[in-house]
Amino acid sequence: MATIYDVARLAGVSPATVSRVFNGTTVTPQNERVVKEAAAELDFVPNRTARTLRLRSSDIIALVIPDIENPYFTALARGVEDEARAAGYSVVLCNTDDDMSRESGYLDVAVSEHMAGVIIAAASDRSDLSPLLDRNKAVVAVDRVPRGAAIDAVTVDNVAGGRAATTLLVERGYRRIACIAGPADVETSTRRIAGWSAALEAAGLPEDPTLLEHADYRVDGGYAALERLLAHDERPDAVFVANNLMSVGALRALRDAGIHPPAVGIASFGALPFSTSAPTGVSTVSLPARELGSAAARILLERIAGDRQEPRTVVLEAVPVV
Amino acid sequence: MATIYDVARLAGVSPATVSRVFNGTTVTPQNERVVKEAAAELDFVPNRTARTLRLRSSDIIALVIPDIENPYFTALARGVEDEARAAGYSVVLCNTDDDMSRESGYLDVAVSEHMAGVIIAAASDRSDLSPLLDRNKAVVAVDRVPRGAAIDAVTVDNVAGGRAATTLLVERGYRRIACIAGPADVETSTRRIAGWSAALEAAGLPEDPTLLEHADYRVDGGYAALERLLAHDERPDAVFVANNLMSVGALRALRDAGIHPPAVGIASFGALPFSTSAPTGVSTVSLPARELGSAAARILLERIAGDRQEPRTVVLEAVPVV
DNA sequence: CTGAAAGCGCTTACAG
DNA sequence: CTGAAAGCGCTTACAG
Repeated sequence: MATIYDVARLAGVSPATVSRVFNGTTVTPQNERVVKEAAAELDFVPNRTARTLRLRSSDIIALVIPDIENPYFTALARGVEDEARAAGYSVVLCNTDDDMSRESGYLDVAVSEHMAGVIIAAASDRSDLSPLLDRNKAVVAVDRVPRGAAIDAVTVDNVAGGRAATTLLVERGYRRIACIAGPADVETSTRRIAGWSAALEAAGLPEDPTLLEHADYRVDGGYAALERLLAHDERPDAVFVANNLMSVGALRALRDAGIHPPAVGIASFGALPFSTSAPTGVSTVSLPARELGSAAARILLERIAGDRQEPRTVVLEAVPVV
Repeated sequence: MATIYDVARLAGVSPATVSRVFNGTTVTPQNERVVKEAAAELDFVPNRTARTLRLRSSDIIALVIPDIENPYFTALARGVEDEARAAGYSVVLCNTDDDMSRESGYLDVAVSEHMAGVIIAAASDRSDLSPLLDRNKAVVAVDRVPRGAAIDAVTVDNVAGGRAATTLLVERGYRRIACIAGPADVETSTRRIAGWSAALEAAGLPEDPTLLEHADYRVDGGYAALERLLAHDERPDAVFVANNLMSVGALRALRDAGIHPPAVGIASFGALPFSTSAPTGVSTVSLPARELGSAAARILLERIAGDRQEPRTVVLEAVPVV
C-alpha cells in the first residue's frame, strides 16, 4: 500500500505537505494539485491507524446495543447514523446480546481503538461505564441509563408510557390487567412496571402482584410469560406487555392457545414490528426510536467538540396510538 | 492512559517483556505474574491502534450490509458474529443503505483501518470490490455477489426458491400470478424473477410481462407495487413477492384495499418478520439467514488464516414452508 | 528467556 | 507556505 512518503516522492514535495493536503491546511494550489494527482496515480488511501495513533482519536463512533435483532434498536441505530455521518463520522455497531462481559469487551475496544465516542444502550442497570469515564471518553446513554452514572442520557418517559398503555386497556373495559415486564435488572422495565401500577391505582383497580411476570424482552420470553398467565388460577382479561418483541411472543401464545384479541386485551409498549394487520384488541404506545438515536448523536457530537456543561437528560414522549 | 512502558517500569522489566506477556509468548512465570500485577495496578489497556499499525492487521471483521432495518440481515449478522467471536474476532457492522458511495466509503475504512477481513452483502451488481481485492484483503460475498468478482461467496438458491414459492401458489389454484421483484441492478432479484418464470412455464401458465413490478426491497416499495398491480386492467389473482419486507408492504396494501388473502394469494421469498398470525393465503419460503452468516464467517476465517485455494461458492437452500 | 533498537505511517510544533 | 524531525505505542528479529 502506498504511503504518504511514496506520494511525496512522486509529487516532489515533503511528506508534511502531503499530509497538509489531506487535512485541509495551507498549501499552494499548485502543490495541492500535484499531490492529488500523485495520490490518485498511486491509489493512495491514508492509513487511519497511523493517524489515530498520532492524534489519539479516530472519527469512529461506537454504538453499543443489547439486541441487534430488535427493530427498535436498529431504528435507533439509523437515527445515530444519519446524524453522525452528516458530521463526518462513521458509526460501527456493537451487539452485546444483553451480556455484560461482551459489553465490557466492546467498551475496551472503543478505548483501545481511540474511538471518538460511545453511545450505549446498556445491557444492565449494573453496567460499568468506568473504563470510558475514567479516560474522559465522550459517552451518551440512550434508552437505558446504568445506575449512578452521571452522564448525558436520552430516554423515553417509561413511567408515563407504561401508564398510558395500561390506561388504554382500562378504557376499553378490561379490569384484571396483568403485566409482562422485562429483566429485573433493567431500568426501563422497572419504570414501565411503575406506570402499570399507577394506571391501575388511578382507575381504582386492585394490583395483584401475582399478575406480574418478568421475562427477557425477547419474543420467546413473551411467549412463555403469556402461557404462565393463562395458566393462572384467576386468569387476567388483559396484559400490558413492556416491549415490542415480547408483545409478538404474547400474541403468538394467544394464537396458539386459540384465543383471539379482544377476548384477552393486549397493550404493547412499542409498536409491533412489521405488523400487517391492525388486530382489534391490541393497543400500542409508539416510541420515537430514530429520534432517540439522533438526539443521542447530537449530544455526543457536542461533547466531542468540547462541550463541558453539566450532563443532561433528554426525555422523549411515548405516544399512545388509538 | 498507561502504556507498556509504564507497566514495564512498575514491573521492573523491559517493554518487550510486557508485550510478550500480552501476546502469549515465552516468559517466566515470575515475570508473567509481576507484569500482570503491574498492568492491573495501572488499569492498563493495550493500545490496539499501535498494535495494528505495527502488525498491519487488526482483529476486527467488517460486515457490510445494505439495510440494517431488515431482520434478514440482522439475523445474518448474528450468524457472522457468533462464528467470529468464537475465533477471537470482533465484528463491526456497516450499513450502506443501498448506496454505493456509502459502501465504497466503508470499504476504504476497512482498508484504512487494516481490518482482518470483510463480509459484504453488496449494494448493487456493480459494487466495486477492487479497493479490497487490489490489496489482497480477505473478502467473502454473502447473499449477493457483485458481477464478475472472483471471490468466495455464500448465497441462497434464488432461482429454486423463487420457483418453489411461485409453485406453492400454482398448487393452491391461482392462475394469474404476478411478481414484485427487487431492484433491477441486484442479482438476487434477477434470479428470483427467473424462478417465477420457470414455475409459470412448468405449470403451462402464460407469463405476462406487465405483471412484473420492480421495487426496492423495502416495505413502502412493496406497498406501492401492490397498489399498481391492483390497478391493472386484468388484475392478478396472486403475487410472488421477492423479499420479506416487500411482502409486509404488499399485505398492508391488500389490507388497506379491503382485500384479504386468500382472495389474492401471496407467496413471500423469506418468512414474514415477527408475524403474529399465520394468515391463510400467505405462503413463504424460508431462508437460512443465520447460517448464511456463519458459513460466510467460517470461510473468511480460513482465508485470514492463509487458505489459498480457488474461490468457491456455497449455495444454501430456501425451504418452502407448507 | 530477555533487552535494546528499529520501524509501522502518520501529524505538527518549530524554524526558515 | 514548506521541510526536517520527533513521537504516538506497540512488536519482533537479533544478539546475548
